[in-house]
Amino acid sequence: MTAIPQELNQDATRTKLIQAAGEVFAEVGYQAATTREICRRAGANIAAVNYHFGDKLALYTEILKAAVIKREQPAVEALLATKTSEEALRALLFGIFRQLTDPDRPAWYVKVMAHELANPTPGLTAVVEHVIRPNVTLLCTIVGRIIGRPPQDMKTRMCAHSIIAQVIHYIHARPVIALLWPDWKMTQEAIEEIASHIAEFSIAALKEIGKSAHPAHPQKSTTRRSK
Amino acid sequence: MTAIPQELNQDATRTKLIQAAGEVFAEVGYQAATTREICRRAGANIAAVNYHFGDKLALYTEILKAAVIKREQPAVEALLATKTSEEALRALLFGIFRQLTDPDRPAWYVKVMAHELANPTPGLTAVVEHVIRPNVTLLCTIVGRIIGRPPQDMKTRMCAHSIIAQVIHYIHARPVIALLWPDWKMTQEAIEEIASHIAEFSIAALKEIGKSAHPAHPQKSTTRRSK
Amino acid sequence: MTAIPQELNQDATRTKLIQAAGEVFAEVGYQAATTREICRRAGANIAAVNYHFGDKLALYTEILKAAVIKREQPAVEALLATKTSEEALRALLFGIFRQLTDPDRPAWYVKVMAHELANPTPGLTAVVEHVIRPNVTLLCTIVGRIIGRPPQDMKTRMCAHSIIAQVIHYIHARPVIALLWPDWKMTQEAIEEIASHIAEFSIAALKEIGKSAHPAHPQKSTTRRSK
Amino acid sequence: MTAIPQELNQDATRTKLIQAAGEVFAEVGYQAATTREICRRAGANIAAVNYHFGDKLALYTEILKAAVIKREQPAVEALLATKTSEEALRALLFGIFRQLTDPDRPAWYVKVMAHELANPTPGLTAVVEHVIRPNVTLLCTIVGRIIGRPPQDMKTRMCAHSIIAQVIHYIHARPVIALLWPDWKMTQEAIEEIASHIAEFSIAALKEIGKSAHPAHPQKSTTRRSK
DNA sequence: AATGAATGAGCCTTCATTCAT
DNA sequence: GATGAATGAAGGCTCATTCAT
Repeated sequence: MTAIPQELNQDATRTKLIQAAGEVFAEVGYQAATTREICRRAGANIAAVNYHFGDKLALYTEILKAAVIKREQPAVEALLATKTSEEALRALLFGIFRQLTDPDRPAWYVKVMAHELANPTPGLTAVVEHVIRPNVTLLCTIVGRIIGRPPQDMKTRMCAHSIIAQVIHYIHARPVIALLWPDWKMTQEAIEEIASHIAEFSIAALKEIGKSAHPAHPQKSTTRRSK
Repeated sequence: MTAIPQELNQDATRTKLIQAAGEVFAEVGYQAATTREICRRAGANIAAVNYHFGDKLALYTEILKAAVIKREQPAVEALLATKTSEEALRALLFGIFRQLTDPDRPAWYVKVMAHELANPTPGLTAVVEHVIRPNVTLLCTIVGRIIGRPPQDMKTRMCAHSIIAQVIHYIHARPVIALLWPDWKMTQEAIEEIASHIAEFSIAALKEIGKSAHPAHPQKSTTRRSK
Repeated sequence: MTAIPQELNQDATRTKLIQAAGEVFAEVGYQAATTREICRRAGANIAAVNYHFGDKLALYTEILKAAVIKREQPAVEALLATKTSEEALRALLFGIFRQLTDPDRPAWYVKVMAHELANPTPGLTAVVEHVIRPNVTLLCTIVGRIIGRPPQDMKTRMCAHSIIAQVIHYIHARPVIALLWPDWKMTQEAIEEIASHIAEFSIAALKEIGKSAHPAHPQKSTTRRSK
Repeated sequence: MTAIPQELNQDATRTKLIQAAGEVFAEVGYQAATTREICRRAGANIAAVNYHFGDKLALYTEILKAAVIKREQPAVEALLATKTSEEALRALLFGIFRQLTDPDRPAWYVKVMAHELANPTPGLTAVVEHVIRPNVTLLCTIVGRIIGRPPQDMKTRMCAHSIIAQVIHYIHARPVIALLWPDWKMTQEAIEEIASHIAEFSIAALKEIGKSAHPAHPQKSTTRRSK
């Protein structure tokens, strides 16, 4: 009855499809997801995915791209310039975990990317270049300052991966934790506590590695200031 | 007509099926794996999976059980008793990474379980109870001694997870690393270096946490004894 | 808002659709042609075919009708009256082949009908009545005069078909010739040579049949007059 | 109940599929044919085509190959050596038309290949190399002897195509003839008459071309003997 | 006991067509 | 009058599974 403009209507269907696809891909990954289920959840026809996106892979790529675009953190860049490296790292980690629990934003962004890591598709290349590389580069810079090594150093890289690993693990391991310790509920507070722990654990390790790696080497790392 | 020892043949087929299924499930996960490919690699008939195991899920569960049985490390238990906690942790980590790169033994045990974490099936419960819980308990014991807290302590749990995370990450992240830094080849030496790094990183963190967490609290941690 | 002359626009769209449909149907036949491709080439909306023609089959029938209308050769009728039958036949054949290679006019008229012969649709009846029967009647008249038999004679019919066969074959057989003798390029000259050959071949056969069929029978064939 | 050997049973299903596929492909061509219809006619499951042949194209290629193998004519080769070229040509043409009406053999062999000419698929290459090229080469040899030119001569090629064209036309044009002259029934006798006509028509043309092309050129063609 | 031919549900995709605007 | 978003039937194909042997 109401005169809905077609343009908006199309966007609405597209948006609903992306929403539904994000959920389904986040739940079961690319392989196990079916366009039927996605269309069903979006309230659209079975041919809607192909009409709007061409094929399943194109929709998935769109989802990955959406996950990429949403993950901007200019604040961290700013932090990097003004505060100590330790605080920058802590802010970075809290930013990522806050995204995971933000009630305003759907939760599938990171889950989809975590699935992509476990079962790579051709879309992995795009994710690596647009999301992972910038974040890893940023992380390597921060880590490098703390341990007093260049960002490209192999040790720096491995430390960065140790930090990333902890973040991704808490995305993947929820079902396991639920089985291991049913009493450990993933409330807002628990997740804050986990983020805090990862920051503490990682900074402690980095500081120690910074000391033992180059004991005689004078460092300009911000970790000095903490002494 | 020829008197083939059927019993042995059956066991042989079963064994080959498990071997092949382990490889395939490790490579692509449960969903993407096909019984055709498994039978092909085992040199068995297409109906072999259903004949020997009932259905695909039953075979997968069997695979998970096999992964459970194979991952015995009595040496670590021994180490736990005789050496320092740090050395026990180091030995545990090296043991896992050695399995992943041992050319004699198939490396699929850990990979299958890593996939199971990312895409849980009904078999996850069994894996958690028979593999993960014992290992996590062991790890929590070791970690608890280092940081001077009880194994059930929340902080202990989170530290254990931080360590597990790093191991699993290096199983999953290979495709990403290959894209990020094509020059970083996963040779035998590189993997040893990674294992060494994870041990160093984790122990450094644990020691620091042990200090900062309860500075005034006298600890019976084995790390103290090692001084 | 702008006052586009709708009537002209509609006609223009219709014309472009027929043009595009002619090309597509000529290339791949009725079954393999898609309305999408036709609309794309016509620069029209995807619903244009259904809007202007009702459905795909109606458009195709329209195409066949258009092919009918376009294939008028009053000149041949004139030739038939004034020149010898041999020259009339030669002119008829050259007329057909000239259409196929005329760069100004689309060549799809004959191709579409050739496809229709290989894969008949309900539209075949119309084509037969409006295009084929007049031409075959004309051809039978010419052939009848050359071989000295009535146009309805079975032998006359078969001779006419032998001539039609050669024309249609060179429309269909291009892919085969390209595979058989890749060096035989279908240039303008080559096609002229083929037309010339078919005329020569057919006239030679007709004259011989005319002689041998009724050696004692005095003929009023125009071929006689040409001596 | 009866103990049918599985091997024979498989062959039976395969044979039925080929039978059904031959019919369907002959009726509507490759594009318009559906595996569903083929399986339905063969009394087999919808997945039977993929199980036995891999995919639709592979089944079609098999059909083409079968059409190839069945078309051996060693008798013609013998004729070529012993009789005159004219008789060899006549025998060749009668052989082809006899195949079309042989009640023992299914009629689709030639129809499928005729469809392939009108709407080529990737399988055309195989048909050209295994069926068409041998026959065309043979035909060119015979024609070349009659007109006194080498088999590779362009004129020889065109004459050969004029003959092939007439044969193929009578396969394609049946629906048209049925509409044009409903009284011209394609009985066994009518087809014999057509074959006879094509032979007469072609030989007449060839002899005339042989004369006019090289009047001063002494020829060793077997057509000489007919003088 | 073990095979492999056969099954049917279900996947992604394409297509002509419809309908609200 | 004309658009283009949306439809649903149908296509080829894959898969785990079944069943007669």
